[in-house]
Amino acid sequence: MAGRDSLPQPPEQSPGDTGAGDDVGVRLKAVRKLYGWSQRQLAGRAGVTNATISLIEQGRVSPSVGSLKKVLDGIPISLSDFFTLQLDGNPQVFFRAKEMPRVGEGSIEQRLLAPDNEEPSLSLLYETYPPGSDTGPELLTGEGDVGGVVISGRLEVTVAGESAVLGPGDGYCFSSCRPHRFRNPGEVDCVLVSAKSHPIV
DNA sequence: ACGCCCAGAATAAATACGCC
DNA sequence: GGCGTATTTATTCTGGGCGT
Repeated sequence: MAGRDSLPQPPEQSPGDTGAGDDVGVRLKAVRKLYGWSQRQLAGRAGVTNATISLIEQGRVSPSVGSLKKVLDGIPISLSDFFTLQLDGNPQVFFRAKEMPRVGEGSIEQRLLAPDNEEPSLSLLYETYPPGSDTGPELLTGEGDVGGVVISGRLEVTVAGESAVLGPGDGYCFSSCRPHRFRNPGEVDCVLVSAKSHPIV
């Protein structure tokens, strides 16, 4: 007689060793490690046994929705967040100067933070404008918003016909679709940190 | 303390059966 | 045929124990 799980299983798979089960197990293990808990610690928080956690993580069982919810009750994470969580390992958090590649061309030095982030929601640049350098005679346009804060030196920013010379501590923020241009009118390098809400590369 | 394994209990779904 | 109940079966889950 058929049990409650009458779906045909590939011969090489053991009972309960479904792809979905693997995924849940891998996710559960990743989330548990994220919080630095042992199987017993998580089991204690969730009100289940450590064996249950072990079986789920190994993909030996495909937990019911009720059981999974019970386990996740022991973790500060919702069911939806659990299934949408990115498991690409621990993304790099800190970056040394030498790990920030130079992007763009010309005399202006622009170094991109988190270059390995394939789909960034935010691009951060460490920029150095030598004296007299600028982004060119043609006004720039793009997508998203841009913003920045001058660290040292002076920076002339022109946006849609309006210009201002910014010094240390000053900043700018505008929609990149507005024609704009940057120039260093000073005698020393201008260093700033800028951000763009659209990928640079 | 950790993760894993095992045997048994509990649970849920499919099926069989009897009654109307 | 439709409905309710009993039985069967597969799966999940627990408690205890093992090796590291």
